[in-house]
Amino acid sequence: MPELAEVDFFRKRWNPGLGHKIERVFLHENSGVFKTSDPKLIARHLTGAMLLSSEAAAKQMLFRVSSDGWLGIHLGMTGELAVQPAGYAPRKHDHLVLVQKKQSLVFSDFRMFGRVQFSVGPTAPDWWSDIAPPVLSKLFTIGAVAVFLLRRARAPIKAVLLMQERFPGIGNWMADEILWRAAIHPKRLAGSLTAGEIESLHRETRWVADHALRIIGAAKTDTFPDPPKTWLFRHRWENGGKCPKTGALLVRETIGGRTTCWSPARQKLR
DNA sequence: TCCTATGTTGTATG
DNA sequence: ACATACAACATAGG
Repeated sequence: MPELAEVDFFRKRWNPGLGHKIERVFLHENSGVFKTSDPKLIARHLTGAMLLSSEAAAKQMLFRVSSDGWLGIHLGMTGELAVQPAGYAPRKHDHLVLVQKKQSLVFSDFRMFGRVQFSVGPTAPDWWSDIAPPVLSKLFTIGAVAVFLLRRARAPIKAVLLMQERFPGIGNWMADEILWRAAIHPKRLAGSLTAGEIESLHRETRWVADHALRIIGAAKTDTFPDPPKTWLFRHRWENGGKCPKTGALLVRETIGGRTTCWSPARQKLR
């Protein structure tokens, strides 16, 4: 599920726990989500610590914990964060539960493509500071995009948009949304885009990220809302779905190993 | 039974 | 060394 905006939505679900002590920690020690970290160390360090703050970058979340603890969570394909009332009994797919006096903070992920990372130290660990600059930052320039597309010249633009080292936080649905708005066919080779198309791609990447963060990421609702029907998002999965801009039939096909939806009426190959 | 799934990574190939 | 393509990871639901 989670891309840029959904990750930020889930991050905020743990807000009620910020500034509060972690009384106990529950985790599945041999869960796949701890592949790159030591669950025993995590449990030992978090127990009795204070949950200080949180932030999101790309598809990662970072939770600062007292005594220089850095807790990172990646939601993978099916990960979620939730708050449960005090006394919550962990369930089968709950991999990490921070038990506090007033609530439990739960990370669950049934497919286990998610990851928990943990480091101790005065400065941010590499797995956090190495994340590429946000697409909404000043560092995400048209020039930087152009250079990257040239280096990936022979790959379809759809696949290139999914590369986190230049498009952090962009996932399958956002990539399709961006290409649809920029009127670029997903199969076009990255190196074949004109200067004007690169400019559109850059602009629409920022537009989609900005609006997704405002609609989904900033939602105060229980579950995150879908974007409006004017977005491709709302039509990409329905059979016989129509392009909200042209009314023409949408098409779905696997490109770059991922199901891709586009509107042939406005996204031409040539 | 077979296919799909809003993600990443290791490995083979060019 | 570098870029690209694709299987694999694990599970549920149609």
